[in-house]
Amino acid sequence: MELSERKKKILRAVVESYIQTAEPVGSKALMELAGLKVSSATIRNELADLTERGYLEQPHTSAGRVPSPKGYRLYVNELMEEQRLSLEETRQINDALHLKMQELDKVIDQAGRMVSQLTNYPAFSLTEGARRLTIKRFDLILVDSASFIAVVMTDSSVVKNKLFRLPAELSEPQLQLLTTLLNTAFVGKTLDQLTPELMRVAEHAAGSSYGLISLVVSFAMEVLDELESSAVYTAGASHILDHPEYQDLGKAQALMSYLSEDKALAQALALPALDGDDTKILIGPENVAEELKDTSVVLASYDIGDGMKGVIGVVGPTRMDYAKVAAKLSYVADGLSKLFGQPELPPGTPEKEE
Amino acid sequence: MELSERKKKILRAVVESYIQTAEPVGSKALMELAGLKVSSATIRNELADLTERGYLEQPHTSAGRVPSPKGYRLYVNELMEEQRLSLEETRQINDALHLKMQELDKVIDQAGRMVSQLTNYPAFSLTEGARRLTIKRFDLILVDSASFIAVVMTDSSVVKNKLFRLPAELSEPQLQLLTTLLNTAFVGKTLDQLTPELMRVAEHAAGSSYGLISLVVSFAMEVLDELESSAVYTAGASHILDHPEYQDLGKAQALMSYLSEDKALAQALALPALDGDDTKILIGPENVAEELKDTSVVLASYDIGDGMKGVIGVVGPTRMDYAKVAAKLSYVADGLSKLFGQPELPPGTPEKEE
DNA sequence: TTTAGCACTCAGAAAGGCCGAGTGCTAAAT
DNA sequence: ATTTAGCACTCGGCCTTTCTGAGTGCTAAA
Repeated sequence: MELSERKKKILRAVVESYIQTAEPVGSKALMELAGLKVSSATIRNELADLTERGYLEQPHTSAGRVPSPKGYRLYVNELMEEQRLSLEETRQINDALHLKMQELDKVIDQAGRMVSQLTNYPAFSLTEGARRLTIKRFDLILVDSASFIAVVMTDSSVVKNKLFRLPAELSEPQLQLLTTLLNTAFVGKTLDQLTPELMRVAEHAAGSSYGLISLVVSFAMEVLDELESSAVYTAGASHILDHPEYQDLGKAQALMSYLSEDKALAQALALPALDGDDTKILIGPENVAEELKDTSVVLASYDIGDGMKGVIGVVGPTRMDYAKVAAKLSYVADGLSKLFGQPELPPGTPEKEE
Repeated sequence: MELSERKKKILRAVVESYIQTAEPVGSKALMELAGLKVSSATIRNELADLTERGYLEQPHTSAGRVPSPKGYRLYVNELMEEQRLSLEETRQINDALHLKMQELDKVIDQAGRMVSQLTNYPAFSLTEGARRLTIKRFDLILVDSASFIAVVMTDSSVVKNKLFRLPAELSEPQLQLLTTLLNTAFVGKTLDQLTPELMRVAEHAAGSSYGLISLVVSFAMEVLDELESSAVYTAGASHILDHPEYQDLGKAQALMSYLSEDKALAQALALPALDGDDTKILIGPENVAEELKDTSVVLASYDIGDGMKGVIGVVGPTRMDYAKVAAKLSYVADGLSKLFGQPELPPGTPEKEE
């Protein structure tokens, strides 16, 4: 059954007050906050009802009410007013985003830091879908007689490089040959197509005595690995301690070290981000990861082009200012999408018609 | 005046016990710990003396003794036994170090993480001296009509790349020209020499109407910036909370956010690392940075070659297991030096004579 | 110089008491 | 059928008090 208008008003007031103060909210205080002209007794009745239905919780009998995850969920879905960023804020974000254009990795990292600073919550950012990138070019540069640097370029401005050290010496001509080999074999392919390709090559090489081919393969393999392991950047972990829910050192610890486990984080967060288009809010127990069960996560995804996507988000207590955070996050994500999308549609390019 | 042998024994016992337990040490406990066959009263006399001379402190009248920074200093200088790593540990480090050879940045970052994990303290790693690197080659790769990627290689396996977006379109031949320009002008130069060079070029360009040159300059400038800003990597901040001295949330907070200020950290730590060759230990107030006054830092520096150096270190409470930390750190630093130094002296290369 | 002995100190834990915000319920008022 | 006023009750947090014991410094004898 739908909640009455008044109940919603009260629930909303509870959530918003609790978000601000982190203190349970009592009936008296709510008289003002909810903007209702009824007595505290009436509100108490309503509160009792909301509690019974699971939207609110009581830390203990003689305390005020606190929103439950279900309460937050309703708030986020129906009650929350969309927050508009101030001009000042948008300007700040734009500046930061456009200031330094550089390697993909760094932009992503920077964006994460910025979000953390903006929201006062720890933030993270990651990319995924690199497997569908097309290889554009290989470059091998001799460093000295026994090592070289390999640079791989793909679409979407992604460049990776890696230092290789060899057991044997390698001459410049040999390196040239290697480069040609790599380029003819793999350019234009996506990383997805690369793996089976590699397998075939590797089989042939098994018989061959010439070590170069197996070298090529092992190199390509490593590059693959490198590209595929979507890096996760986290920033602002210290913000955890800003919030009273993490006074408990144990909790803070746990969350913090969870955040520094890149792999777990990537797994836990890549999944939910896939379906929802815009921002996505995961409240407490809605999170799949056990470690995040009493933590909320706000996510926004951005597009890098060529099927490659990224996710940026923040982690915080369930008592989180969802409206503000979501607004900021989505603005940054949009910014990133534009940043990467731009090259395909330079400013001034006419649309299909007209 | 030198301390008597017995006083040293006692001081050492105090330090080592306190390092382990984080509890003030009393005279009774010391009878055993110091391995002396005297009564607690005697030890009390000695303790009183050590306290008077500033090697020990008393949290309050009726508590045991705690080492002062001066006490730690003496311990580190004279009393500490060098710790040898277990085979297991060295193996672990070696494996991790050699497993994945890749971009300089990543190795450094990884090393930092490893150290943090190894020691249970937050760790950081950074490099400096990039200005003296020699430029080896420029590569420009067209991404689409309005943007390209610039790759700069220097000695010492350092590769940087950066995405550039242009207001105007750029054709492949133009890019070729640009590449040639860059290479002829700057290859073989160190970054130090580059700046004045750039200035000259920029002046000439001012008159010229052809935008390409100013483009070159601005590019080179940005690369310089990029290379010069020695990246700082920090890892394992969550370990701060492991130690009882950071029960105090405020302190933990402060240290944590200090650690995430890359710039401050770089400044504070690059200086002391310069002179000392091997590991360097900075105890509490010996640190220049105000924020580290009641924190200790253990540093080890490594060589990347070509005058480029790096520093790796950990931060923790003054009650730190200096012996163990120093041993681990110096082993890792050596490992890094070897890793980077290797190419200049391939295994089997005969020394100057013989 | 060392030791035994003793009075003294003081942080921290444990126990008790108070306060007041907030509740639930009942009975009257609308 | 709601709403309201009133009242007894609950209970976490805070403050104070007490108690305990580890550890001290000092003195006087060995």
